Amino acid sequence: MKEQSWFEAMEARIPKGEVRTRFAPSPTGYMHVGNLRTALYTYLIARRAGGKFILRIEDTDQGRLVEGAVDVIYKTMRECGLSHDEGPDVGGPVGPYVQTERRGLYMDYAELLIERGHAYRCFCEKSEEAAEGFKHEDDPCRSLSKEESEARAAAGEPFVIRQLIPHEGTTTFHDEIFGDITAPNADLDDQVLMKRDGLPTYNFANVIDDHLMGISHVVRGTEYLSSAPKYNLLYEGFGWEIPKYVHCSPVMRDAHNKMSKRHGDPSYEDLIAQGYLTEAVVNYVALLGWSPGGEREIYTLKELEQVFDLHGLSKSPAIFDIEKLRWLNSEYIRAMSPEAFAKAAEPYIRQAVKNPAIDPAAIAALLQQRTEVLTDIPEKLGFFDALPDYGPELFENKKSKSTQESAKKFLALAKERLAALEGWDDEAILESMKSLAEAEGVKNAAVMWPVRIAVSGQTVTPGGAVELCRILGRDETLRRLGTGLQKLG
RNA sequence: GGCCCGUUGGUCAAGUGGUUAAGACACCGCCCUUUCACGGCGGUAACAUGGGUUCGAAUCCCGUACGGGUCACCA
Repeated sequence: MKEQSWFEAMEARIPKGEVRTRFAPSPTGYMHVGNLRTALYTYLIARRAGGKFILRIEDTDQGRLVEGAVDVIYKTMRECGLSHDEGPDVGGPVGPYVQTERRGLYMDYAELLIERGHAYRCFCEKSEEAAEGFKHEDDPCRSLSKEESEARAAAGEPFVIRQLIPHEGTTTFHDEIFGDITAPNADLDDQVLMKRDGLPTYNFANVIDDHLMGISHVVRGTEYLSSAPKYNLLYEGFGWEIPKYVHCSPVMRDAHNKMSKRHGDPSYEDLIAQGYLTEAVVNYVALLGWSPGGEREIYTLKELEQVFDLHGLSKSPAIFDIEKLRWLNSEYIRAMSPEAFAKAAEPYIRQAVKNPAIDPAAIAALLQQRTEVLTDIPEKLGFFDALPDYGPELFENKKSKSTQESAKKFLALAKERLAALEGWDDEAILESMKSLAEAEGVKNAAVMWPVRIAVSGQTVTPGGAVELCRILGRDETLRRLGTGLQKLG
């Protein structure tokens, strides 16, 4: 066992007196929405308090390691703006920040705990434990003498190290969201701290690392809530100060199931691939299970850093609602500058519109107010390259007072006027159509409707007749009006 | 099953003993309008349930129901 001075040296490097939070993902290959939210809250707690946000990689489960998974974590956090102050890549005062690189530490602390009478070596076989009625509270290993325990270990007999939990009394655990939770010690089991392979269990590694890294607020999922009282006993056993705990309820796919990749629910990167904006996802996720209290719902990360408060966290699970995300995404799209939107939309526009004569920026201008998600764009634009086949009944519209007869008449007149038009911009085209309607004594819509149908071949279009004509250009417009006239006989 | 936690409209949620129980998404209607959308206005819709405590309960207490979590040498 290590000298006391070694433990003292470890204590000495722990930063004190500041808020320190940590996001501690297992590298599984993608970022769940729930994970992202936990990371966000963890980050916000630190930033709000002017503290430090730390990234720690929990990779002790070698069986589940996925190549490149750590890169996904870095990439996601960078994209979302969740910058960390300490971590495997940037270092820090309490490293290393990857659990497998810390593996030597845990046994030292486990032995310290044995020394202090809060843990014991357990030599039971798994088969014994599986036997009916076996409880570790009756485990004879609990009462092994120090000498015998050490002798058997020295002789090479395999063992695990278990937490020694008293049979009497109760333990009260405090959570920042749920308040006090009291459990009778008799209900707590002697959980394994160190596995037979010499590696720590999650529960033990967390306590050690969180303490050694000076974490002030531990943010994690509610699945750990019921094992939390055991943490108190561990901290007390070591004589360490207990950090504040913040247990967050899960993000659900429906009333009964968590969001999960297995059920086909989208991860962060899936959402981005589906055309959602990072800022919108972050904003939405922040509001899923947390409320700022007022009526405002649009918050940038920077703004969240100012207003985030534990008080607004919800105790109950929240169902992920893609419809609301769509709405929020559309809000972000509309708030973009026209240039920024054109840039973001161009690849999607080009998926549908290959005609080099058509300016994507012109289409983008039409699209910005009617796009909720970027990936919706291509399907709206097919008609630019190829006029869809359509029937003459499309020209009929009650509200615009358009019939096949009137359409035939106005289409022919419009074609004449547009062919003779000087210049080709919105103003000129609009004036031409308006004066035609006026001359014929009908409302504008009676002219606009057939023109727009002829030019697009569909009833719903991004933009009105004037914009569509302008973008298509005079030649193509006249050609399409001609096609419309043919369809009307 | 034991233990722990939760429950306000379809969804996210405000609310901390006295409110006509906010707001947002979705939905419906009207207006605007060269389609759709945007925008504006309006509408439908909720305190799981039964007992207490109290002058008064969505708010406090107890029970019940329902839901979730946990009971691994996984995290």
